Amino acid sequence: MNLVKVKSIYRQAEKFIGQEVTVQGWIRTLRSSKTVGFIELNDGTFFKNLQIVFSEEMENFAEIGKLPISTAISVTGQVVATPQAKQPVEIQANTIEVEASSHADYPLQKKRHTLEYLREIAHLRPRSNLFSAVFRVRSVAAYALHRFFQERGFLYVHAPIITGSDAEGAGQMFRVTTLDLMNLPRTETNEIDYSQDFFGKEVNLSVSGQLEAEIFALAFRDVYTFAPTFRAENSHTARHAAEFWMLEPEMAFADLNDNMDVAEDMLKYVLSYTLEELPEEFAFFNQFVDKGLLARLQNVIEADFARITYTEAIKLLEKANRKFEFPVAWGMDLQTEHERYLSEVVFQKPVFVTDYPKDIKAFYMRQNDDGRTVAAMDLLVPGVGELIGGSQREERHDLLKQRIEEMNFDMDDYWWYLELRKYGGVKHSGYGLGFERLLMYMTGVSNIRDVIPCPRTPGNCEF
RNA sequence: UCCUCAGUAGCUCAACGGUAGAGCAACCGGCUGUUAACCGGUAGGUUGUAGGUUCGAAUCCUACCUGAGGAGCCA
Repeated sequence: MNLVKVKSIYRQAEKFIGQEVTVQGWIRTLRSSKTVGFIELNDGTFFKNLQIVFSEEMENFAEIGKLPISTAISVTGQVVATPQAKQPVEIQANTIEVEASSHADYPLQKKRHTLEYLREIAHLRPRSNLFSAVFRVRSVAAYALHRFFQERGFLYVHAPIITGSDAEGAGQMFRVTTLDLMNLPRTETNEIDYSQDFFGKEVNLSVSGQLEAEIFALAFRDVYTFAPTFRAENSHTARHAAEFWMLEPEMAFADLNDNMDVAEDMLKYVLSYTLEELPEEFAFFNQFVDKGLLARLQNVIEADFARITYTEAIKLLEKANRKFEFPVAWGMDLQTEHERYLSEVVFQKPVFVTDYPKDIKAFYMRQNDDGRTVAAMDLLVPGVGELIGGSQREERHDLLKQRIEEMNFDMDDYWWYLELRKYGGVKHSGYGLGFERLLMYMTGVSNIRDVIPCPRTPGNCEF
């Protein structure tokens, strides 16, 4: 038996023409008439289906013609070139065997479904064209990110998922506990007694691996994390999920410009690599999801990203010929409408905005000499908004300590973070990339729930 | 958490105060090369839930549930 994957047949068609092969897969659709029938078979290895032709000469012809969608079959037959047809090759079946039956009420019909409906059948949606393409991109893009950093000598760090510090201050966290919620131990002042909890203290799921990545950057120079991240925000938007993946590079001896250079190179690398690996998938996105996708991605690969300071951005917004719902003033945080205007109208390509007012940014960002801004950078992209957020970190012990005090954080939580500054704490920088937001940007899919296999959002943890 | 919109057949939708319909899917039959195949037929409903207004409610009102879009928070 010459068992072959559908991807091989498409990629090396000439080699297989005339050969007898066996393929195994699931029926995506089936059309049958009195004497001849057609099956589009998908074996999971490739975005496209392989057409199987079966004729009345086959003893189980009638039975095969009635098989419901998603029946698993094994087909043996000749590979034949079909220059006049849509597809380059097809298989003239000699035998077709049923490997696993399906049923007529299979919920994925051979027609267009809404994304909302497909979310309700997340266990079956990977079998649809769109999700087949999305999750292949997800896999290849993740590999491309690893490749980019590994080729440049970055160390892959596994930062902890359970964390004892609320250090990042990046929103609501998920509590992790083994305490009996029906019978919580109390202290004398009637507070919950976390000393009796598993770790002897309050712990949560991590909202960022950054602080731990800094530990490793100051030992290995260039490092990155790539791991799940958890936010318990009650967000109902197309861009937020409770569980998502974040990639966080951290580089010693690097300033904010080095940081942006890496971010820009990284994005261009991921796009080029993934486009090259998955041309069929991107052709599909370009045709059915977003007609301008390929042109836009190509533009990102070729163009230099814009770089402006926050102060310049405010000036651009102030003289913009349009009314914003939120009035523009120096010191405010940029609203979604402002970010969109900058990336979609002014630059029409990714733009780094740098040097934000320190009061609207995190405590660990390095203070600039002007005393009122920090060396932060956000990368804004059309359609998605903030794709990357990063900064040069405050490496000066006294300034960092002062900032922690100003924010009224508990100094005890930061003893090791401060100590990193004491022993050779050189300048260093890093950023966080929301992996799903990258996928949205790459595929044109506009809802984060549709680029995650089993999305977790408020009130939703099925599958 | 706030604002807006939507829940009608398995799916996508129509009916907008007066007898709930269509396309697709399913089922039965036909068709010698199809490409979301095509042609004919059959079956399929407590209109999201609970109240209310009305002679009469899918349609109007109230509450709740679910989903979507936008905002905030952020990646």
